[in-house]
Amino acid sequence: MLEFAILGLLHESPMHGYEIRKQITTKLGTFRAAISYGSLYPTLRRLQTARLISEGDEPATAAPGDEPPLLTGRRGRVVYKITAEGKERFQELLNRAGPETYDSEAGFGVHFAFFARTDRATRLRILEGRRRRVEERREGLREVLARAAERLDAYTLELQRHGLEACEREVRWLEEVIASERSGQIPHITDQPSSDQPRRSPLQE
Amino acid sequence: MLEFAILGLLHESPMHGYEIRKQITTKLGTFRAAISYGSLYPTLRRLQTARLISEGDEPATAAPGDEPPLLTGRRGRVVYKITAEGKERFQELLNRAGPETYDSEAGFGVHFAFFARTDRATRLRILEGRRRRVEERREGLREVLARAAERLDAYTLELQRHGLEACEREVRWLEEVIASERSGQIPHITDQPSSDQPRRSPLQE
DNA sequence: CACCGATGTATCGAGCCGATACATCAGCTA
DNA sequence: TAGCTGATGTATCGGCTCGATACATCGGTG
Repeated sequence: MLEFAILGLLHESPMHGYEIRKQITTKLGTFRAAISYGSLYPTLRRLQTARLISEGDEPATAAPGDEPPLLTGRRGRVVYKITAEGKERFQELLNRAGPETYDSEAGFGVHFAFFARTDRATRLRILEGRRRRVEERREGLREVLARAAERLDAYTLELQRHGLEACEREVRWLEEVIASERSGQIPHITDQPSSDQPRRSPLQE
Repeated sequence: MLEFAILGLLHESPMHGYEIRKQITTKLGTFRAAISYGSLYPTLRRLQTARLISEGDEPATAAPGDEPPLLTGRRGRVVYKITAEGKERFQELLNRAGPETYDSEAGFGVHFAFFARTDRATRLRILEGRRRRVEERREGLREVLARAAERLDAYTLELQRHGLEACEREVRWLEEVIASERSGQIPHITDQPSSDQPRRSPLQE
């Protein structure tokens, strides 16, 4: 999962650990809070051992004439880049869309974020799998609310309702995206700044 | 976190592990997918060691005249109940609302689910802390969308927009709940079944 | 009467988080 | 100019959690 995200990012350009973390946080921040270093560095070493990424040398900044810093224990910035095997592995993970892809928010989010590298069939498979999954959860919540409403206190009830609305919203969003996939257009980019008012997607009419 | 949820559930009535898992999944399912047994049983033992819960005896079902099952390795259902220390600890955790409460979906969700056991001051503190937190995330997303929109591909962009809308929605929801806390009413219970249409909360007018 | 799905307890390996430590470097202020 | 602060950067450790798996009971249903 994290391996997948790292490979995807390094696919675009070489990076240090710190930069990787930032990119993950902003690119996937929606579905995945923030990656910790306790996850990041072990994963990088794992990937390196598996020959999927490799250390590139310290780039650019040091001009040819400059003396190396000489400082004791100089711990240089390590730039990682993806290898050929890494690219293969990434494509393989990208096109394989099992249930673990739909089940977790993170799994789906990270796949979606790299959709630009997939073919449409895979995209649709993942989107529809995800929709089915969220619909199931939605039905479960509706049942709870319909059957056990009087046994729950007001706060628990409000929590369920909020969750239900979130499911309904995600299903609508997925359907928008699926429709735009089918019609061949990539999702639309709005030019109006986002506001507290609901966004009127031009995909809907 | 999981400890907190278990204490809260056992506060209501004694239960087996299996039942605890089900309750957590349905009560907090919105913010927290499903607890695994690999988390549950170790946590139960931890709580038991700390004297916060204790094993109640196997209840009722076995009538006095019945011979015990005799089966080899009969592994009985274990009913757990909360102790006095456990109740104290729970109240302590409930009223303490640190940043870790607002930061994670799970942390906030589990607290909200047990709001019925808190005083209004604590509820408001948590709700406002959460709102501030989500607003921060929202602003971060708005900035990304405003500044770096052209550097992102269509899918990443769509993901960010979806995340932004989710933040906006949660802030609105939090404000509804906060308003209803301030006005002294508990959150309203709708009688109309939930549908795909947005719910018109009576709290808004 | 055999099978199946729900109920129920339990463990193991591996991944991930939160806290922490350490080091460099730019810019700001006293 | 000297020191402070905050961003950049690498790294580890303990502990919580997940996913998979194993095993056992029990109420149906074909």
